[in-house]
Amino acid sequence: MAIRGYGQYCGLSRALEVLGERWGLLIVRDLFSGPHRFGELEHSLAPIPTSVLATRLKDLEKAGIVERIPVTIPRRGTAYTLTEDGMALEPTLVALGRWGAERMGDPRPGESVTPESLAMALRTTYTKPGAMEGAIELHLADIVLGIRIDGDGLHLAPGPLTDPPTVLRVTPDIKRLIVGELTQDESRAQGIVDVEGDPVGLDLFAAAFTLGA
Amino acid sequence: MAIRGYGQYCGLSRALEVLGERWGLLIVRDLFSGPHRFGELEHSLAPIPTSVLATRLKDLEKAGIVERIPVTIPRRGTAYTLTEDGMALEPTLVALGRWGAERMGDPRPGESVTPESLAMALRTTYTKPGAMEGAIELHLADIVLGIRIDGDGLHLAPGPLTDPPTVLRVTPDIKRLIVGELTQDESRAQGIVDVEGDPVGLDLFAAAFTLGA
DNA sequence: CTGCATCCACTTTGATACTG
DNA sequence: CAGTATCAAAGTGGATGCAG
Repeated sequence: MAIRGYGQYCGLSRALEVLGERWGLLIVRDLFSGPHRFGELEHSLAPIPTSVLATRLKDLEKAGIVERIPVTIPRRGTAYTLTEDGMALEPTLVALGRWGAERMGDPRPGESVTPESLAMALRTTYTKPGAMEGAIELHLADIVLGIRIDGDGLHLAPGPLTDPPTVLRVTPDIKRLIVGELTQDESRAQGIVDVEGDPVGLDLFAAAFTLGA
Repeated sequence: MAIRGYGQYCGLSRALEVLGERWGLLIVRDLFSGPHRFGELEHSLAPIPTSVLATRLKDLEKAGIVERIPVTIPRRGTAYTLTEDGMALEPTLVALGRWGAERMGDPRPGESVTPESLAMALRTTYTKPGAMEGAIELHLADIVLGIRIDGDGLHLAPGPLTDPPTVLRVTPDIKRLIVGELTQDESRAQGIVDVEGDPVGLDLFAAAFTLGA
């Protein structure tokens, strides 16, 4: 199981040796939302074959990108988490994800949206919304994501917020608002976004997440 | 030859569908220095199998990243060049290359440095050197690269400059200067860099190209 | 049940040879 | 020069097995 290199002494080649294998960067993406167990990764990356997931995790661990840590809840076991080197991939993933998001068309049949892919979509489309700050709880189907925007930037966490000022319920077509294809009003009229609580939350959302404009 | 997707409606997944195959991003990297013919790519990406290069180029063309253009020098034929979508990958490649460069150790036996990988290394380590501006002709073995730094940023071109104020002749160990492991004087003493012409060129180089500091 | 390992059909890659 | 053809080796996808 030797490294399949590219024969060049080059940072990009070296990065691709460890990250260029299939599913590798998606595993890293999913671990950005915190430690995950094997089974959670298997679920959020479906349809990944378990054999590939197992070998990839071993490769990433050997490369110092992923670490195994013991966890006790909901029961004893191991989870996988990013090392500092793994965390350092964030700007790269955002750059690549943004490039892809600007060019992706509509969902293909059978494609799904996961909490992690939604979080990545928000990270890639985030641009500091002037002086606006606030919190939003975002619902997409059964996915719930807590969004907080403050002076430090964007903070994402899976799961609900405590006492959120605004709750947004959206469909995957929310992308049409983000890319500027629809206005806020049009999006609401078409049922793409439903606002509960303080309506300024939608203004914040629309200001913070934009693409290609 | 259908697309091997990841089953997720996600910008990162979509980007990886087209760019995640082996050699793909290295082809894009090489095309950043301008149009190249099949044979030039084969040479600069050695040891890439020609069959893989051919299919990759077709895939990248179908994905709208690469374009075939007719060329007449040195003889009639076809060359490959980046489309606007391909050019838009620069921040991504720089981010990934920088991550890799910060973590790559020493050259492995048999690894080479090509003009394109050297150019990528300079792009990934470039940081605006304050108000300094100037031009440098960089030699590494038989590679010659023209470097110009002005108010617009960094400009790289393969081949010599006309009347360069400074010529630097370096070895791959120049990386030790870039990462701050050696000072300018130590680098010169160890024969890692040889300065010809205005010595301020080395100051400019050391200020403009740094990593991990 | 979770966390993988094993097996097998299939696809991709690598190396070399070959053609217009 | 610019690829295609061929074939072995390695990687992937999908199903199943099995230990803790």
